Amino acid sequence: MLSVEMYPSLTLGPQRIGECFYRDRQAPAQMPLFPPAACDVAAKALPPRMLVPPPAPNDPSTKTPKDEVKMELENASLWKQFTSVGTEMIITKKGRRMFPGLRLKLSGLNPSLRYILLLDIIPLDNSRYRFQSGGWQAVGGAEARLPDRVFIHPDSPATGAHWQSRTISFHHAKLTNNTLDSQGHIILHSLHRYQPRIHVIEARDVLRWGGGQHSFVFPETQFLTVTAYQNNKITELKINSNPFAKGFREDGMNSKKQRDARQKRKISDVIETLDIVNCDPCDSTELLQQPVTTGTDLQALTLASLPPLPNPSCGFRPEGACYQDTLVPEQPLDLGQAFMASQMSDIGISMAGGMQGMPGSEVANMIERSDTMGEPAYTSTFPAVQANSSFPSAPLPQSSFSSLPIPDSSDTSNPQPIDYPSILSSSSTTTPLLQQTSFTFPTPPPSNSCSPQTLLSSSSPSANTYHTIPETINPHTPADTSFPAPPSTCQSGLQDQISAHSLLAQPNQPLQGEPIARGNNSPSDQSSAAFIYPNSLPANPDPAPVTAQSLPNYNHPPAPSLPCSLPAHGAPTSFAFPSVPPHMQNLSFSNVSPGSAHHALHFQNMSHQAQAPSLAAAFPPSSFTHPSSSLPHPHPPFQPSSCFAVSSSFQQSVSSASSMAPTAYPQNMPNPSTSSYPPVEIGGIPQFNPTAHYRPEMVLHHPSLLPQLDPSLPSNLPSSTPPPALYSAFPSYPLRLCQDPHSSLSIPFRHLYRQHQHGHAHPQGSYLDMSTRAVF
DNA sequence: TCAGCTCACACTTTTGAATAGC
DNA sequence: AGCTATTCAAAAGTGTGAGCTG
Repeated sequence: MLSVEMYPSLTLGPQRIGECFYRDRQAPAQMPLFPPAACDVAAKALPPRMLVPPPAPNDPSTKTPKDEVKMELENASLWKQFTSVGTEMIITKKGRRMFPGLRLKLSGLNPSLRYILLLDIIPLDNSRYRFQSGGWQAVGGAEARLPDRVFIHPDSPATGAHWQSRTISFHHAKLTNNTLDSQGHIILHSLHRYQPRIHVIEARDVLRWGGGQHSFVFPETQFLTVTAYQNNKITELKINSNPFAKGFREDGMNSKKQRDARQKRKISDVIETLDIVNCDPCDSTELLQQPVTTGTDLQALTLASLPPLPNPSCGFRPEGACYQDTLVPEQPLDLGQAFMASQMSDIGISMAGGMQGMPGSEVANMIERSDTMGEPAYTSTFPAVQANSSFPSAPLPQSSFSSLPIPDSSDTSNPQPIDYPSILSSSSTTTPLLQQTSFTFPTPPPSNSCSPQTLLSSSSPSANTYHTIPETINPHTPADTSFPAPPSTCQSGLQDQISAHSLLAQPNQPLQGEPIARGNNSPSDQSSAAFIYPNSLPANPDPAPVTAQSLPNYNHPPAPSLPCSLPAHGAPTSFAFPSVPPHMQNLSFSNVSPGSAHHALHFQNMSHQAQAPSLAAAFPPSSFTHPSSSLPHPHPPFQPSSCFAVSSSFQQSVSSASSMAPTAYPQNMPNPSTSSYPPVEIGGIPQFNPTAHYRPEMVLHHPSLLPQLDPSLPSNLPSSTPPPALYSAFPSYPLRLCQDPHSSLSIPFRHLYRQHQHGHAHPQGSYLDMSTRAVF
């Protein structure tokens, strides 16, 4: 049985972006655990001027429901089961659905307004993985990022009432490894880690987007793409959970037994044909035995390895003695069933007790069903599930909301999710000041991922127990009493009841709608937590060491060698992300602590492929541990079932704030002023610069694309045209609207593509055509 | 040689058209 | 004629394993 130590992150309730901080008391520093803007690609996709202006302060009428948008992952428990093993997603040339799928519940929308739901999938890190020795290891750098595609929920746009009245499923989204895919599937690289994101965008009308947007990320939905399952446990889970794979279950017609039997029959038929004179076609048993003695060597060899064919005429069950005695030794207990059963016992679903004798598949189904029945089904007991998690056991990063009434971990009686907005609103309200905060997240050198590090150890003593990498734990690290350790019990329910919030209002303005509660320390801390995360950026796991260093609860030994300095808690901190839009390059977060020193993070060994603290950094990979050859610590803890959300309002605030703060550039990053980043052209098409990576944000903000959204919009950029930006880690692509000829929607689009702006320079030049044709 | 990928296969569920009944 | 329920076949979604590829 694992304890909180092994999966401490489970103990935290849903956290807002602003809460996702690593904090080290001894070395007061804080950095966002999960960059809010990381999931705000949609927000970035919208030109700032198309965004609804932030409501005026102190105007109750301006508080819109969007400020309270919440999203839950209905089948979070199922996802967590996969995550505990190390979720693998098959990708095929023709496209493969995700399983588990994304089943979501939305609330807090304005019933009368229309919204568009988007799904995109971003890399979690910059590594390629290989399944070795029962675990996933990073074996090299990631392949060049492919054009990002965004899947628009077929119901989009639909009213808030529509979205809130049903479970939202993205099961139609398909994943492919075909870089030339023309079906509109999401293109991913095999053997890479990814994180799905969901974006809720308010659509004022079909063609004109406006209003705010919210982005949600469920850490447990991260996965590793494969073309064939590597981990048998995943296969078992899939078979037991996916109805389409029912045939592969133990009792299915496509089970190994049945397949062997079929193969045997086929061989028997061949033998019968070849040796029909000596065989009684009605006695398959004889047929099976004869070949060994009378058939060819090949036949004998083949049949010798097969179980005797059950006699179809005698009603003899293959599962009976016939197979048991002859088949290759099988595990007495279906691993999948055992796993599921064990999970169930831990999950604590009310009906779990009655499921002891159920087949794994049924258990899985019940779990699936229970997912849709409400959070309480598993929330309070989910930690147990995580006991089997292969996630690193690193303690959860402490929330900067130290003063927040974090639910007692031991209190499992209340599975209800914490209403953070309420909590926060009840606390002191400090207008988030985002200035003077500077964090620089350059990209780690590719070499970082070249040192294999076992991500998932299948050699755990228990088949269902996955221990974390020992070196990630430092038992001697003193606990930070000011930041209570995560509750021993996962408020998974809480965590799954993710809340999207409008984190920030305009700088220097009171928060609109939902005031952000402040911890005693630094109210703005939380807000600062909601820093802009470079969209479309491959997550960079390498900040992990930094976070680890800053997180006492991680129990990580200090990394003195790490050439970085973390801003003291409450100290002014700025986050500079080379790949974020220029106007977001500098996130300035005013800290409550007056006079605190200004600190900037520097990763000297980072490459030019600047990457912001990634999702990987935000949540420790389930069974995937990013290797950090040069970095002593694994990923920061991951917040299972927590949803990180960011709203456009924050972006705006950040954007505004950034304008007030000096821009911080990575040391090894080119000066934006001299960067080859293409200048924004007003009313024109961006110049194609084959040597420069286009930043999607820039392209997206480019007016040349706006006519597609709203022809009436002026073609000139807003006065706040962002300055030139640094190269992004990967080439990114502008959003494009493509009409789906097959869609029954009245809306003339279904999929969004962040299209490669300079596809000619991209290996996948075919994407160039996507600008002129709808690709579905 | 081998890791990774592709494809055909058998099975299952889903979907939608056709039909029957009220 | 219109609606609902049922049936059926095709389509689509599964994992498997052999074969191919670089």
